[in-house]
Amino acid sequence: MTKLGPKLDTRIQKKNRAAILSAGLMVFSQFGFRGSTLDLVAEEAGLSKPNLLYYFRSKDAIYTALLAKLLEDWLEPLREINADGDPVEELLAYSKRKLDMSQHYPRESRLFANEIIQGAPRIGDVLRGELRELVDEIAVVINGWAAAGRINKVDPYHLIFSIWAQTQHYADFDVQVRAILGKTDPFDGAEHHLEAMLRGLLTP
Amino acid sequence: MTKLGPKLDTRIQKKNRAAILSAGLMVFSQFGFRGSTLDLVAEEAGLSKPNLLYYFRSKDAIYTALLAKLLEDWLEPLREINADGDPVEELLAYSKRKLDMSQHYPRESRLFANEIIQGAPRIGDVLRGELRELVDEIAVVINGWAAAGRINKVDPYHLIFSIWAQTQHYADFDVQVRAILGKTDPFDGAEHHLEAMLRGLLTP
DNA sequence: TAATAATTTGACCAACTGGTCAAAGCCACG
DNA sequence: CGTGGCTTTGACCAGTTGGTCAAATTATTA
Repeated sequence: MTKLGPKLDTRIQKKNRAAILSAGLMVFSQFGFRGSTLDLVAEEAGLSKPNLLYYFRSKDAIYTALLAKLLEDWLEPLREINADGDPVEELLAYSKRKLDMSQHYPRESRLFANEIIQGAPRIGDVLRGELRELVDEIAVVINGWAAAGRINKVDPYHLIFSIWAQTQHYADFDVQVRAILGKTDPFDGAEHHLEAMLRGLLTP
Repeated sequence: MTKLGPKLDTRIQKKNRAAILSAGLMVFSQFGFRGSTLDLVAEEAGLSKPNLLYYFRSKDAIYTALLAKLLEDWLEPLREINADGDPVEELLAYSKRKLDMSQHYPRESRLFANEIIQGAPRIGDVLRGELRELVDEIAVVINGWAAAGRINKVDPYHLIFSIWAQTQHYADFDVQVRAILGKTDPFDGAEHHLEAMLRGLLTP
């Protein structure tokens, strides 16, 4: 039998692991991996630094755990697009899902943005593999819709990019958006605008 | 007479200051302020660290100099929108300018993105001041166009956000875009897609 | 070319970095 | 309640960080 280390499912383990991941999300999403320090994460989590490292092997392990969890949530909405549904409604629903994620999980969005801006050193493979395959599949679906005359002809890749860009903008550039809008809630108008834009582009 | 320090306009000064700013742009745009080190900047610039600090007081001074220069270039395209021009063409031309900046100055775009994502600690005032005023002015112009029936009714703020989001996406998320497109040049299709989207939204 | 000013550097510093470790504290269960 | 394992911590470490400084080197110019 190999040494398994401490039990992994105790009450305290669960609580502290969750606290560390939450704190890590806060810190890493603001400063990126290199700009973050274990001391910051520890303080945010309310634990001592050695105690952090009792639950996670290293700074890298915390970051990697966060990224792994994030990538699942990130790819899922794409998979929910239904080739047999109404094209415009499917794409609108997808945009809505992404916009909701920006509204309710802005730190996750910024964590992802930081990782990409810095060259995606840890998730480049996923981007070039799983993500690319998924997008290729959706592109086929969208092209099919266009060929059937159900939506206008559009470049499916740039269509997807534009949805990503517009929805994530509200999370990643939150500070700028709020600086300009003042007290107005960004998400009030965002959904309506995005819908108008997509309908204008797609409706034959 | 106050001591003025060394002459500021010599050949060597010009060359080395330019090299430092160029290196700083490279490093800061990839890692953000906190994630960057003077050693990295120095190596990139081909100078020793103490020599860097002969030309700039501090790490902060390099970063601030870059941001100041950037903000000018950033606000200028907005000012070029002509209220007396053709509405759709003016907005398309603005989008084109922004897209060109993403194509030719991606590091500037990422430097800006990093600063915003991290909460805009140094340019928050500019965002809430100069930028907001500028956008407010453009919003009046766009509302005027809509009231005159020359374009569809749109929320001018979200329209501007969507242009920013889509154009900057190609610089900030460059790695992801290229991961998905493979060898295809992103900017080939981007302009056409953006134009189609804006025409669909704006054309009455 | 001599001397004055501009530039560059090696040695150094205190604070901070990610990470280790043995010892102490705490908790659940017999 | 006590004991064995889970949890926490203070002290510590080597490498890195932004930054300083006097001395050495190189350019400029009288």
